[in-house]
Amino acid sequence: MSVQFSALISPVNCPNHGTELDCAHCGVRSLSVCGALHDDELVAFEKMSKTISFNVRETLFEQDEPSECVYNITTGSVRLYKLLPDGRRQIVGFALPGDFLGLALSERNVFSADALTPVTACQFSRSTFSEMLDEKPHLLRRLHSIASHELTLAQDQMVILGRRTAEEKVAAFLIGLRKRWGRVNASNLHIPLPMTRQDIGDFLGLTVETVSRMLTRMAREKTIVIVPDGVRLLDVARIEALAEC
Amino acid sequence: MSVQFSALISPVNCPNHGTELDCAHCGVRSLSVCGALHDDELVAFEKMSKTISFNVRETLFEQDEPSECVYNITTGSVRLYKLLPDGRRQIVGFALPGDFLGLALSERNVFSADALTPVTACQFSRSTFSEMLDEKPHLLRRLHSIASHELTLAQDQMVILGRRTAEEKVAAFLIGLRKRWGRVNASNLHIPLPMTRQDIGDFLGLTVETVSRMLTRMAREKTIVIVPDGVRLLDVARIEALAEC
DNA sequence: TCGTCACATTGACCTAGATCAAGAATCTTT
DNA sequence: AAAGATTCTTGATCTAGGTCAATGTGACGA
Repeated sequence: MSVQFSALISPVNCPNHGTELDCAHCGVRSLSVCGALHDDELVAFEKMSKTISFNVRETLFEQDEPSECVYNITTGSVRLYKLLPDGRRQIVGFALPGDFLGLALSERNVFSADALTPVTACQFSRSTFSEMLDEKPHLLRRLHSIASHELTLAQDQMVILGRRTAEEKVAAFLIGLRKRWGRVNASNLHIPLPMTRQDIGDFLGLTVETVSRMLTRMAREKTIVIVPDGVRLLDVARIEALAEC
Repeated sequence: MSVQFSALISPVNCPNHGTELDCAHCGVRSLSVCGALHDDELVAFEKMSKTISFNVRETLFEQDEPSECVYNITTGSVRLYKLLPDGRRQIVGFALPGDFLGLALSERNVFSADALTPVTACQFSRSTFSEMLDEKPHLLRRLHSIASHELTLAQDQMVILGRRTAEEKVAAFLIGLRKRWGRVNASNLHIPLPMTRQDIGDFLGLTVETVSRMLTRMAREKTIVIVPDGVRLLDVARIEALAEC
């Protein structure tokens, strides 16, 4: 029963796990990292959750549907998006291991979520989770800190969408993704790209073609290296060159 | 001493104020609306806050500076923005009466804020406010609900920035602003536009010229009416025509 | 092993919105 | 009320990135 908590309790998720505050800062979103959960609470948590798996392209939940559950992703990656009636799509984020989904505890989902790779997650009933928060204020405090950090990330994304060029958008995306993978897996030589070029475009407000052209250009200029065993893995040798704010 | 709380406690801010949940949904951000604060807490709140005023263009706080205070806007409007080193600017939001600033309770400000009009606000020391949250979990609950709603709004803005045309952006902006003014002031015949065209452009990822052209076009097509006594007031007769999601 | 299919790349061309450049309108200061 | 400074509008032109079309490249099931 405790396997499902590997992502929740493993301090390897948080390189700066000295204090809870540091964790909030560096964006690690597992509730229990840095001592937010006590041992007895961990047991309670295990009792009210269950492990659930999703296949590639399977839907975790859909926009506007009543929100039944809260998820903590254990393995795999998830695409979070909003659709316009005419089919235009905006991806609002990608969830990686350790990330929380449904932290707003709202009545209905504000976006859809589906699996980019096989996914395992730790699933809680929203109402049970919500009740537990009432009893454990420090958990709520942690959740609020996570939500606030999410808000900051969303505002950063607004800058990228509104005021960055295509090349800057792709660079910022890669830099951000490398940073996040660094927390899941200390080796940051390669960045896995579980999403398609179309997904990247829909995240950055670009077309597939533009994303492809920018990646090709960066590879030609040796800023990145696309690893030979597939287009979904990048070597990030010199993307620091693009990292000035 | 209680005048400063007009925005905080007045239920007129919240047309759907039957329950706290409704308020979270409709976006009203005053902590005490819908019963989140008890009478004795209101008194405690008054003791730990003070009224503060800002002139037009005066700075409330700046990005990256240590965050000392939490604000609840009582009157006037505030511009929230991030600057890139080369001067490009992204406005991440406009705060209207009733809105909260600093709800993330983070160590440093993640954006700058300055007054578009004369502003009065209710100011709390961040540390005192934070301590009060530790003692009043239901207040924290409300704050989390407010932050979650902010996150939802930010994600909606991501759709607008990433996947909408210039005309749709301006229309969405006006519709959203009318909705928000409707809560502050029941009369929604006119929308005050305290911000410049440049500000609107920096919020929507457009240039001044494009914003101006779109407003002119909408006025020509009778979708909006720019009220004769100044360019900073709009009549919104038929903007519903643009409201399909 | 081949055929299929979804994904990715590349090139040619096009257009929404940016940029540049005057003016006109509106606020501010005295 | 006049002068000066912003802000706003409008037109002419340009370009970053979109669109369209063709080709390449794995991945996978029969």
